[in-house]
Amino acid sequence: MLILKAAKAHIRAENERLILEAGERIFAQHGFRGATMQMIADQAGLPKANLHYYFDSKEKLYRCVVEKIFEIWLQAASSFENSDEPKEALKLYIYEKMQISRRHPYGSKVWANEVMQGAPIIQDFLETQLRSWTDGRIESIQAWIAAGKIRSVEPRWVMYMIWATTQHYADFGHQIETLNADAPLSEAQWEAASETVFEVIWNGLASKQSL
Amino acid sequence: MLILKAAKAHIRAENERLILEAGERIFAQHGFRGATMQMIADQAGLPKANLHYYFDSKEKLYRCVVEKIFEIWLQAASSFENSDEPKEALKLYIYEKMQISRRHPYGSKVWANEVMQGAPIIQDFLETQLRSWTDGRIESIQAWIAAGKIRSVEPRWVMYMIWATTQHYADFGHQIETLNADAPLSEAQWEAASETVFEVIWNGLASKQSL
DNA sequence: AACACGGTTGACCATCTAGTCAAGATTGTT
DNA sequence: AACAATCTTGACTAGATGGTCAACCGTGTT
Repeated sequence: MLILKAAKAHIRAENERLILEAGERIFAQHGFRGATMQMIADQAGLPKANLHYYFDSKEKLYRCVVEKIFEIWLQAASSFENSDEPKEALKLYIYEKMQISRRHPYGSKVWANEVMQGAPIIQDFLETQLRSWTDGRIESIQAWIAAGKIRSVEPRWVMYMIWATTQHYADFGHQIETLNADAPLSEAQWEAASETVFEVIWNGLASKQSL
Repeated sequence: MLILKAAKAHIRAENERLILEAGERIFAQHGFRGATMQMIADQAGLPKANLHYYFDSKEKLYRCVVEKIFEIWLQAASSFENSDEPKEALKLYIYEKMQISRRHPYGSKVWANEVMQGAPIIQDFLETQLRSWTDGRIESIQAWIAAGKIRSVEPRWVMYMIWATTQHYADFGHQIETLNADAPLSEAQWEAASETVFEVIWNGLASKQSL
């Protein structure tokens, strides 16, 4: 007796993973209301009732998906801290965020969707974690300005430029593909796009003495 | 007899306007599936059955909303043509697009939503009008590069940067407000953000001789 | 005043969907 | 083998939603 919660944990882990992954995809493609539990079940290869066994409700599943995405988002943030030199820090951060757009396009879309709808589910995240993370990053940028390493700009608008340009490659990936003769971006194109985003922003920010 | 289609045309015009405006707002806030005809009706101050009198179906109404938005989008495009000097052309275009994000945040969100879902309704627009407009703009940028007016960059990635950075202020407006102590951006902040977006991109693109 | 036509609307219907449930199948332990 | 905890699943329900319809209203013309 008093057994199995641990013994069968791998089943639970595996099924939750399947469902979260399917949810990410379906919520991204259809939005919260547009997604149905049946679609997610089919995507995951499980019967619908099974989803409700692991996640009480559609909303709880959705919240889990969004939280998982926020983790990845914050994880990329660490790039920012790994260097005092703005050129290095920005390059790392931009490349990391482009990588996320490439590897997790569905996650990025779910996030965009959620925010566009006024963040009904994860408003608390925005007000706590995102706000404090952003404030920290703004201080870093201020320090670079004070040290004369980059031009004097409002750090906030720069952060938004970085988020916007990098996430665009996930959120508007379909438009980008259409304008790329209906083909996904090649390895070389991803590299070139990342490079251009970084170069333009960096040159745009660099003070004359650092050129 | 054979009267009234003209006589009552203003009623039709006025109601269609009300419904389209309400639709833009509700589709932006909830996505296509998330929006209900009842919500749109309430927003427009009309009974639901009336919506179906003017627009056969939810999908047709949605298509009209999206088409109207695409018009505005293309309209901003003209800024691009109004100058041969890249600095002027880019400044006009970026300011115009920031203005659109400010004045038509709902429209921008509907567009973003539609594209994120794979453009199920307006794929033909992407493949015809958007593609040809983009190709034209890319040629302009190529010409600037050939003339040594800006650095050598892939024009495509630059277009995407401009779209991304400016539309971000509409699509992620809620996030931006949250990070702005829950206040909408002030007049001065909009001006500063537009200026920064332009300055960073322009400095990022300018060749050394034009600095 | 009578008419004709467009506009308005409440009631209704078929369908879809989140969530429930109870019976049965699995699995790890003893 | 016997067991208990966990997992699986088809069938079901209550409520929401897009769309229909037939009766009614308002307005401009004769």
